[in-house]
Amino acid sequence: MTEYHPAKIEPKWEKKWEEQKLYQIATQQPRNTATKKFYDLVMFPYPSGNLHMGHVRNYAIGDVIARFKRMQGFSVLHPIGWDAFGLPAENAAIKNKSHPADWTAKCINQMTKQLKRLGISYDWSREVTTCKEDYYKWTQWIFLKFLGKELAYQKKAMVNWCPDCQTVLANEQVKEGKCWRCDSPVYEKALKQWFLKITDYAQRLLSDIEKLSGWPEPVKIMQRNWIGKSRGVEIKFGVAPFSSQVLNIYTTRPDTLFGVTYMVLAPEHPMVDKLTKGTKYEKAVQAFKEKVKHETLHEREESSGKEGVFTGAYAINPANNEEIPIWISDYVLMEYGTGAVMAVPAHDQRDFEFAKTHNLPIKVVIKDGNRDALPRACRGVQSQVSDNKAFIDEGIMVNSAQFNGQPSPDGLKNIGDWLVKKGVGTWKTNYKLRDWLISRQRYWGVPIPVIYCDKCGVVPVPEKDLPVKLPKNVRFTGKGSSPLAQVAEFVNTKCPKCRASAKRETDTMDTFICSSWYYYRYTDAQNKTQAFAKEKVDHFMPVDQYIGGIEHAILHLLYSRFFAKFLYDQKLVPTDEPFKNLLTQGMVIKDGAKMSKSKGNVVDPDDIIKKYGADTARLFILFAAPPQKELEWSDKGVEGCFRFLNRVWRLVTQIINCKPQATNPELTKKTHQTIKAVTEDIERFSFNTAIAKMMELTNELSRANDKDPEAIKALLILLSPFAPHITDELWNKLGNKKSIHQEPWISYDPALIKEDELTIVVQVNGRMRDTIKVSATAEKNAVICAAKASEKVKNFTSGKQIVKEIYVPNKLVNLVVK
RNA sequence: GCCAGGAUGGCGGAAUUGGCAUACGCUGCGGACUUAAAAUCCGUUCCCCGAUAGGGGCUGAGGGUUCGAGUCCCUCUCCUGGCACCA
Repeated sequence: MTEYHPAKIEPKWEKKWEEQKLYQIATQQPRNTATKKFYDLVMFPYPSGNLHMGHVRNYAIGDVIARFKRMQGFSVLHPIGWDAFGLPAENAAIKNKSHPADWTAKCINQMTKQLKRLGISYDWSREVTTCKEDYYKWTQWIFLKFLGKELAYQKKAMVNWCPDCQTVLANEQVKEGKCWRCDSPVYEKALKQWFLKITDYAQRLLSDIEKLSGWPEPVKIMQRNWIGKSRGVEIKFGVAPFSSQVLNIYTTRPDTLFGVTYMVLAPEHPMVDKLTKGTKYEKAVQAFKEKVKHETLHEREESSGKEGVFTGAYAINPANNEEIPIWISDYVLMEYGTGAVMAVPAHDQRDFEFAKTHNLPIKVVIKDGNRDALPRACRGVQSQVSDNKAFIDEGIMVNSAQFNGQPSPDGLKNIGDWLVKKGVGTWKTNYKLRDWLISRQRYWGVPIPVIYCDKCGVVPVPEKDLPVKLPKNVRFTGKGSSPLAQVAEFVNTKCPKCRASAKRETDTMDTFICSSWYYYRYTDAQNKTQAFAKEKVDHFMPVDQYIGGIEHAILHLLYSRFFAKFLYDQKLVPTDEPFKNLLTQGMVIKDGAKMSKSKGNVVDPDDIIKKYGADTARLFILFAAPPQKELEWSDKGVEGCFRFLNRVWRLVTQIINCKPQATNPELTKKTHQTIKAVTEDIERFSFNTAIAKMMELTNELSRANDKDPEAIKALLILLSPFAPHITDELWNKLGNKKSIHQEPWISYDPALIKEDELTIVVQVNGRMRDTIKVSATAEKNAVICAAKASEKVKNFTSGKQIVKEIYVPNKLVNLVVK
């Protein structure tokens, strides 16, 4: 009998699988004529250089599903690729004086080796790399489709600007308001940028969440909140000194209109200058504007104080013609609504704080219905606004003319309709979702395929000229404008329309664009003339199972849904939702904290594979916790899984030379029960309990004197999706010629699972007192009689009256006594 | 602050529909094998009373519904994640 040496057997099988192209979809043997497809997708990695445990978890989960579905006879698409553009490559290039392309290629090479060493059953012939020309050509092509439908456009937008590095920074590069590289404060700066009009799809992105029955509820809630739909009224306020001017505000609470005591504009609001020009307030207002402008993003977000200045102007409340002062403050955002709000300090917490700070009046118009059913005038009403809190709940309208006495939800509707009738209001729907800023002043990304011509303006690069190639000879200093702007050969070109000299766009695209459509490319990865052929996407889409980290719950998944809807509208793809089922895996942690270099609690997958083998690594990571939950790493737990595989090894190698023995009916029953349980557990992603049940079967088989070959065959097949190497080796040792991974999934015989004797729990007054064995066919009365006959039960029933008998078939009897 | 999720032995976790709480693994303890150790195997391990039989208690805290609650409802505490001036 040989010993279990994973290091010897695992690479051998990986090589064989690759040679036999076992996992390429074309080579999978269809088991029946009507083979159904199953698209099993894991979130492709950023090639950072090394696989970490989070990757291992993601890919181990994906692989169990792929192997299981394949054995069930599905034609499984299980691809992998690289989200290869992005900032880290550029930073590494600056640091190591290398080229991002070389650095990325090296990382991909290293991680490919690691993935292959894990024995994940990918179809490598469909590998997709987003930084390669044959991929980003089609990313540009899709961009042009957006441009053609006017869903890609340019506008000025605020970006993070580092005055020292003379460059734009991504949000994650701004650490506490300072540049991560030079530590100088980061400011907001308006730059002309490219956007995708995702807001056009806001309503569909919201409504279609209902279609996603296979998605976890928390992810759907996060997306709903992110889209942030609200219903309200846009109201016109007259401006006192300029009767011709109006200011539009947006409110979700028109019921509080009579409680407006002032108005606040965003400092950037275009009316601010008009209102203050030449007045004594101009100086203070300009100073405040200037201050806000120079406030870093961080400062503006963090400033809890309600700062602001009076503009000297007054607005007229259309409800009661009251004049109210107009202020400006940084708590009002230009980007949302109309950039102006009506302030109701009695019923809005922010307005309340602002009013307190600046001594502005507070007027109650909604009375707490719970405190006093009668909205008697408004005496005493002031008291419900305590020293530090506005009353923001629903209540009864007061101080609101003809609306007095109405419940505020009715008042909300009635005042809104009243304003519409008067011609000063419009019902409006607003979304928090903003258009997607996709320009990056970076090198390592997809060039935006656009040319600027003095005569023709913005000209899309014609499809036949794609891809717009990223030039290789670029200097990386990390300073100055976009690196591409410094490459004359790239920038200077001819206008495709008029052939005059023209300049290329030098910004590149946000990498989230690359990852918003990669799952389509997998369906036809080697297509040289199209992004993907219609019949291929039609066959494979949608993704049947998508697996990845919860950290992508909003951005990646929302962007992908947006792309899917757009491509669906262009009749390029068959469904308007890309991912049918979603599994969000939890983090891998150690000592209660996320693994990180700074904490020194990183476990390197390579070390685990070296010591115990890939099968043990995979098994532990699936056994230690359910996939959705956090997983606490435990070295001892890994050893436990290694011991289990050793037990399986000994169990199987022991019987190789033995003659088949008579089967033991108890073992057969246990085997078939295990087949049923493991199958059901895999289907509901309960991999940890599936493994526990295989351990039980193994323990029982080891203890049994007669080794049942059928049971051992079943155990190996059940275990093969989890531990593919050892099972293929043992399968081979048992004399099988074909790989175990080409076997069909094993089914159980319901007749063999049936217990002919059942254990029934007997309770007295709901407390367990005894268990009795009865025949599986026993009638209710017989079971209750047997229960009453139990000596232990009698101890609790004697001398008492049985008032109720509860019988749950096959499970329990409960005798209620008095 | 708002939204979501969670709390079960010394630890990771199980209990799928309200029906034997703690499966499986780890750790600890005891034993077998061995000159010895490792490996392996066997037993044991929620707490309390008890030699055993047996009994009592226990799923973050308190209350409720029910013949019966880890599971359903209400109140509270703590933890984790997401969002956060969105008018």
